[in-house]
Amino acid sequence: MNEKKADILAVAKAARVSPSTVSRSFNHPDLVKPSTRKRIDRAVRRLGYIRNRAAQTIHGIRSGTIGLIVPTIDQAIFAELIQSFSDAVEETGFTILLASHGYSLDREYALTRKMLEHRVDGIALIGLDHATDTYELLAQQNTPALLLWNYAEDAPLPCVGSDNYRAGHLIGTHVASLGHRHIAAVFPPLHGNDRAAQRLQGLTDGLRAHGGDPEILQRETPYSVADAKQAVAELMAAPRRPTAIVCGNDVLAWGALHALARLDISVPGDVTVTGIGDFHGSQDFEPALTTVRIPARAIGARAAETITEMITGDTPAQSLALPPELIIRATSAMAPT
Amino acid sequence: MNEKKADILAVAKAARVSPSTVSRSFNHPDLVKPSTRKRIDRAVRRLGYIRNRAAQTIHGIRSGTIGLIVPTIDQAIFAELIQSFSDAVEETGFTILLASHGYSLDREYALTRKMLEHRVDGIALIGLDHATDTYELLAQQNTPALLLWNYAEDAPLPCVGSDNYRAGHLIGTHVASLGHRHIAAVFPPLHGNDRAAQRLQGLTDGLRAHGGDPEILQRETPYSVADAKQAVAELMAAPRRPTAIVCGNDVLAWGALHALARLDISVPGDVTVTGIGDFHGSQDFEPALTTVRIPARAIGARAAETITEMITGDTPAQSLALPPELIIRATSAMAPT
DNA sequence: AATAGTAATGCAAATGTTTTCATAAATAGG
DNA sequence: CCTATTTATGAAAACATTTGCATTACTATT
Repeated sequence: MNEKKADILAVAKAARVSPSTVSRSFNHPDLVKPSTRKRIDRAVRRLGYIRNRAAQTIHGIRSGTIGLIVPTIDQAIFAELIQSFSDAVEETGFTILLASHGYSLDREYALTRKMLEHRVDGIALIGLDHATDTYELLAQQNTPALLLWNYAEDAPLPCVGSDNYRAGHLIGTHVASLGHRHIAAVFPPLHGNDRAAQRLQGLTDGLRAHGGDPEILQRETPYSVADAKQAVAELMAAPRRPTAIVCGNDVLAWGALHALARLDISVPGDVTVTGIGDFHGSQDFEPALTTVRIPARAIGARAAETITEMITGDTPAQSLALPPELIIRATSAMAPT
Repeated sequence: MNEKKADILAVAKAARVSPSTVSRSFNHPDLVKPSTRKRIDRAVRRLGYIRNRAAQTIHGIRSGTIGLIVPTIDQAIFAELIQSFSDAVEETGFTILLASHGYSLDREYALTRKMLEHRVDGIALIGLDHATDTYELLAQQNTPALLLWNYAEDAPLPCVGSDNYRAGHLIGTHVASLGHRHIAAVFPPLHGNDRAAQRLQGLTDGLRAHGGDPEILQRETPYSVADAKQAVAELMAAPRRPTAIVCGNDVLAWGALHALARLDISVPGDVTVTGIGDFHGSQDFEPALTTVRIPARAIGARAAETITEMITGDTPAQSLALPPELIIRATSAMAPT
């Protein structure tokens, strides 16, 4: 155990060639004679040699890592996104350097710096809303950077994602078209979360577009089934109940549905419930959730493609909008008259 | 943009000091005069210099990364675990290199190699069941390695986690003690998943310990609400229905509950349902799920502590068992007579 | 058998840091 | 003011690779 880790020199010695040849045998195998290559391979195996990427990286060779910075990991939304991003990225041989900032833009900046210190070949952030410091940093270092999850034409960096305003709008018009005029909007905290803010804006615009001056009660609640359940329980205890509960994401909608189940309020008979996201499980909820699908897997996969292309320089960076889609299932119905 | 990235030499020149001093100003600030330090800082800022960890790493300095290899990311269980692990790890300044192998032990081996190429300072794997190649690799390179999630006394590497056998056993005795004798075990595929296998073993032992020779019907189903829902629907369509459905994890239990809701079968009146894991949301499900809590957050946090200690060499590696805990809620009741 | 051409290898410089050792500058003690 | 410390800085070697260039070893052609 105290015999130091084998380096390329040790391998060279063991294989009776020069270090250059060993290096070449890894990086340009066709340049070295099969027989010596074999000798080298044997030495490598015998010594348990493992290449040192750090040493390669300082030659301007790519580090083979891509930084991914997310608000949180353990939310269904991001977990799916990270998974698909990671799968696609791994396919091209890169590895992900992951960090989460808990919705703090300052921490995000610090993490970005840290990733750059690690000389990631590319970096992906969630959403369009970031500290100006972060944007400046990214602009100055010229590390390929990509914004994930959201899409906007005028984004300051290339982005791959859905238009959250549109997602909210989709739900808004759907709910309004069902005749609902007294609506509760149950949303996660808007601060530092441009996605939620845009969804809410889209929602209210969508609701209003239908005319009839709907009454919109806004309720902020942390991202969790428990909190949403609690919030909706309170909501329904109020004297004038809304006829529709529009949730900022599916998790909150699950909470709402559980609250209503507990109160024995029929969905969608008495009240309509909607989510946004279409996470795993929403389709199979009982009753199945009406929601807007944000194609997380597609976003992750396409984003991975995009950023690897940006890194290898094949293509100029190109934003990509993956449209949200209204999925009408069993939790929405005409407003009771 | 084509002015190459600033290196420590550029900073040195700009600050009119030697590279050594710049380096020191970063690593041992107390050794350099405040005034020159200030000059250096200004130069750093002006040039947008970012330290190159790769260059540090080849000096035997730690890379500041910890490899985390998981089966999948987008399952509630692991998402929670990754989150807490990541949080705790970041607190000590390390960054996570994340990869998932989709339950393939071969891919896990390849990923482990890749992590070692990146010269991670430590590496964490999920579960106790790994390719012998992987174990050998880890033993040979002497990178601190830790097994996460499971606990066993005789594990080949230090581990931090829960005893899954015990988790299954806990549920088994609970269900048996409620008088259930006709039980369906709905579990994820056991192949390459030692956790599930152990839980099942614990379950059957627990059920049998109560005597009365219970009838156990085993059903394998992929990890998803949809699949579990489907499986349970089929199960209940059979001539002889089980009186208890014991699920290998909470997600499957959610599927079971939705299936039963759809079929209008009362829980726990007609049938008892249990999970394992106690994920976010299980507590607030309606009805609230009886399950065994595997303390994912605690495991992640303690594991992070353990591995950082292994890296800094403060302490000899030490396994840690975080016991599972039976959480009786609203989905389990006496078997109908 | 000599030459030309190609394939295979080695040498040495380069990469961006850190660190040891040496030197220069500043401070304190007389 | 001179010496003895202490403090601050610099020079150069080291780290594990890769790569351009030079050299050597083949192979084929005449």
